Amino acid sequence: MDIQHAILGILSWQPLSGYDLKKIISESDLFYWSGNNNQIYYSLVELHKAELITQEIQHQESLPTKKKYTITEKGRAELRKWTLANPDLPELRNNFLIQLAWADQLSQPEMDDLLGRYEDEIEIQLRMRQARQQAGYQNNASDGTARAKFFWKKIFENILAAYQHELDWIREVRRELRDVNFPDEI
Amino acid sequence: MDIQHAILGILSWQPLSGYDLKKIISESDLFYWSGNNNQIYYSLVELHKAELITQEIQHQESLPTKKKYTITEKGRAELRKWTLANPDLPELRNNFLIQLAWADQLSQPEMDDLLGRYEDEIEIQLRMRQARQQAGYQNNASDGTARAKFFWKKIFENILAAYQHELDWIREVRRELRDVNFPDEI
DNA sequence: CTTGTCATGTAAGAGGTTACATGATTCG
DNA sequence: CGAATCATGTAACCTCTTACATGACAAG
Repeated sequence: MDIQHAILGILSWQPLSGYDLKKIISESDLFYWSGNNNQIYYSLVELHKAELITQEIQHQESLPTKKKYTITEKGRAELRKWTLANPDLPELRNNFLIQLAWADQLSQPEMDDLLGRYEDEIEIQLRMRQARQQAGYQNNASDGTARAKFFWKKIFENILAAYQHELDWIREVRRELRDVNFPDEI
Repeated sequence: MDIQHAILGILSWQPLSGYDLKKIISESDLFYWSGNNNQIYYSLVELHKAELITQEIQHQESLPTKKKYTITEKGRAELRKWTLANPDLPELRNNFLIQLAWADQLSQPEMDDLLGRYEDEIEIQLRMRQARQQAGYQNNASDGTARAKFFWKKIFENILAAYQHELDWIREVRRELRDVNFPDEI
């Protein structure tokens, strides 16, 4: 899996410019990349070279010229092939867990402050994503089949659940820490 | 958060060589890096330059010479400072979700095969980690305080739960897909 | 006699990030 | 009058990965 396939997939919904793709990717919860120019504009050049997309230059009055990219038949075939490929494992990289591994050096108030900051940050992320989904913001499959809608729903349930589980976990950690008295507490 | 702090943290438990660190990191579920030489040996040079660790060359009979690294007081201060730093968000990057976003093109058998492969892979990962934890393999805090043990337990609960939730999710997706008949199924 | 362990190190490259550069238009 | 939007592109850099290189010894 790489961003080129994601771009190819987005272009399979509709022809778009690099700028459009940048916005979609940077505002998306699913497409987790930052949406930086370097990567997107370079990917488009590469996809074009490989004849998976075509480029159409559109001159606009009072706005900059833009390049609209359209997926080709070869591109659709590549996308289908990739969709069938062996799934990657999710990347579970939680630096906070590593930080916690040495948190025992901290005093009780420092610790509680640290855990509290993490809880707050996770909650903000969860609320943000919940709001975005309620606004129907990312529902690119609204015009798809019933099955496509089902998958779309499951994808976003997965993302929200991950944040919800993390929030539940940190709250449980804090609750236990309050309730249990450790004899060697600093 | 970066691997240098993780290395510093591991060295706060006991003095180790680069080779030892490589093994610990590559076999760990918590320290998610690959454990490649380039990163570890380079980090040790940098930590040494910054006087956060000291180096002791140990000649061994019938084995290669090794370099044992010990954390300094300055290193411990840096570790403590970092432990208090603002927590990073977990990196939730699941390429499989992106793959699913275009899975509607697939036929029912292709789809079921794809979802099945993902379920199998997640289950393998979960079982592997469960086994490692049952073997007490990663319990570096076995000699720590009661509070340190509590954190260690919570850290590994978090990691296992992430895989368990992913497994539950994919099973639920497959169950619903079997039970619901989509009118536009291919 | 080949594979694995101990032990250090380097090279090359993929993938990703922030920041810079340009320039017209529109909105507050 | 300054900031945001539209739109493309480049430069510099960081992190991390795989693979290569060396060499002795132990075990199957």
